[in-house]
Amino acid sequence: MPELPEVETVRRGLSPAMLNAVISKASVNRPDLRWPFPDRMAERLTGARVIALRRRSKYILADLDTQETLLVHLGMSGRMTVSGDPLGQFAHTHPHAQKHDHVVFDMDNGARITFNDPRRFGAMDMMSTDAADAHPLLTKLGPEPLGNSFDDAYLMERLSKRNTPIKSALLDQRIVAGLGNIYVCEALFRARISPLRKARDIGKNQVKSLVPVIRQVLSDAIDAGGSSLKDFRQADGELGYFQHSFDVYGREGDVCHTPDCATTIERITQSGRSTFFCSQCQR
DNA sequence: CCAGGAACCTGTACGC
DNA sequence: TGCGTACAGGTTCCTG
Repeated sequence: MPELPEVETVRRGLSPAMLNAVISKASVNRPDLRWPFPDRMAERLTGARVIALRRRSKYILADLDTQETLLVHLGMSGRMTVSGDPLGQFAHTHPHAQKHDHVVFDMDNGARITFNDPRRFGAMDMMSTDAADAHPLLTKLGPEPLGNSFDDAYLMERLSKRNTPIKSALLDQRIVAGLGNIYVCEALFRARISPLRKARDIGKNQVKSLVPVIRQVLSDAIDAGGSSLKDFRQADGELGYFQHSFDVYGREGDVCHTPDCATTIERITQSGRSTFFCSQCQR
């Protein structure tokens, strides 16, 4: 479920419950997700105060006052939900434990954060905060698509060397970090670029339009997620209301959203993943 | 190094 | 109701 906008939504939802609070108890209910949890993870988390909650690409990073950082990836099916009462105004109540609740944090403010991940493609790790940027999962990531270093000169340079479809190139986290299958499809539709085009064949002007389109589609989705974050309890990274405004993703056979375009959205498979597009509008 | 496919794992939707 | 199949928002690993 989570691409950059959903992870950012989760991060924002966790903040009121976790930031500046102490993990009074960490429950680790199995030895691993995609990989084994780090050695003594529960002990290293228990008693630690969260002093910053950051995001890099699709990773959430919680800096602790123990000089360590907790890294979390939600994989395909990971969720982090907040329950309880951080403000201490009401009785603390939590939902019953669910299947696949693999890690649970009880905070000293009464909040409970539950990490649930049926498919277990998610991951958690811990490392020294000083060396967080050097974590193997982070070092090869490309620039943040909403950051300053992601611009058309950079993207042109990276795409010009790739003999793969633009769809695959934009999914490559080494080129730009945070896009996933949904938002690549949506961005290519907005930029009117066919997902089948070779990355190296995308013209300079189209690359120039692609950069702001990528930024906009992600910003729109973050805004939609934010609007669905009614209160601190809804930190589950659902696609929020943005899923109701997809132009192409999941719309196979439906009519294109471009005014006066009667073409129906196609679904094809590219490197094992579904691509949705309008063959009339996207060239 | 590049490109493409399999693998990881569980749940759900759908056709028969 | 049950069974088999396809598919799912991600990423690494292996092969050529």
